[in-house]
Amino acid sequence: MTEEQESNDAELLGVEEQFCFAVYSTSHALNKMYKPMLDNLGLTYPQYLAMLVLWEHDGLRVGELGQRLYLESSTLTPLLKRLESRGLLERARSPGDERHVRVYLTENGNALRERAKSVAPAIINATGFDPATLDTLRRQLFQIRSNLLKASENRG
Amino acid sequence: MTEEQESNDAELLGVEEQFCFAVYSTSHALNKMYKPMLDNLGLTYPQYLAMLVLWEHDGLRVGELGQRLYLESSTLTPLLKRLESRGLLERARSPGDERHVRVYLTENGNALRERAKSVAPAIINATGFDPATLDTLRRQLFQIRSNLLKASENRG
DNA sequence: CGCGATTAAATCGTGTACGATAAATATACC
DNA sequence: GGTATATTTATCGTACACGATTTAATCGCG
Repeated sequence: MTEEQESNDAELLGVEEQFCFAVYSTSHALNKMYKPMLDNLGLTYPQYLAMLVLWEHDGLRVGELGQRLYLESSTLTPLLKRLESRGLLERARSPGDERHVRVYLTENGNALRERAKSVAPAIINATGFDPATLDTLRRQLFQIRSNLLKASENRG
Repeated sequence: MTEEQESNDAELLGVEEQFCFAVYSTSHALNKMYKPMLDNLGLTYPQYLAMLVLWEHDGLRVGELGQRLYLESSTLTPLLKRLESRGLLERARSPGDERHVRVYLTENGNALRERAKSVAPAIINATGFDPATLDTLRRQLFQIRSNLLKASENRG
């Protein structure tokens, strides 16, 4: 019954019965929870993620940022331009290799870090789950993500 | 302890340490896995979700579909128009109450159901997790989603 | 019966996301 | 040293996704 799901009781499951929809709809619910808090910082959630990475690793290249966030340059370039226009960062071609564009936080960009500290804990609290359980979930999701990306590559 | 974690309890966590990013990036990885399969059906993932619901509950109103998918009419209206232009469904105002728009599958729309049956099992397989574990994860995510939406309402 | 309140869907503006492609630069190999 | 190739980012087209607003229809209540 492993291979072919055993004959044709292979009915389609409803959305609520599907793991994938759980991830999809929870992601939206998380974003909805984040939004009012991030609005105060003038950031969207993907922008907040980019800032999180840059606060730890300033001067990263666009591609390196993309590797950490699993996002393409076609997503990051306009996102970073918006952050640049807000004065949170600057983009500059590497002197050594002009193909690279490095992203440097400005003073305002670094200053925002303090105000962002309260965001994540508030979200965690709103999930109603304890940190240990969330951490287990996080590790399982990352394992799934890893397996999926590996499978995508093999079929890509 | 690579950087300066564990020092102050109010430090910002890196993206990979955050549960929310796990959901966010896993959602993208799932979509990447779905895409080639859904391309064969001429559907995007949100379109596939809408079809999943309609295959079970034909004739739903736009709002009812949105309740089940946790999506707004501003998202669904253009999505449904695209499915309509592909000849998979038709939209018609309710005779009883012309504010409602009901969505009816066409013959082609219903026929697509057979071809869609193989999609979900392939994704499940690619996660590398057994169905029972995924089911546990699914329930936990739904509980989190429920708690988040409740918290959003109270603050909204 | 009439008109304000409510409801449902559509519209509008902003911001992701991705794949495909292009453009610019750097490397490699002859 | 010059051309083929590879790498990195940017651009383009399509499709979500949401909040705010608008439009249209119905309801409620005097």
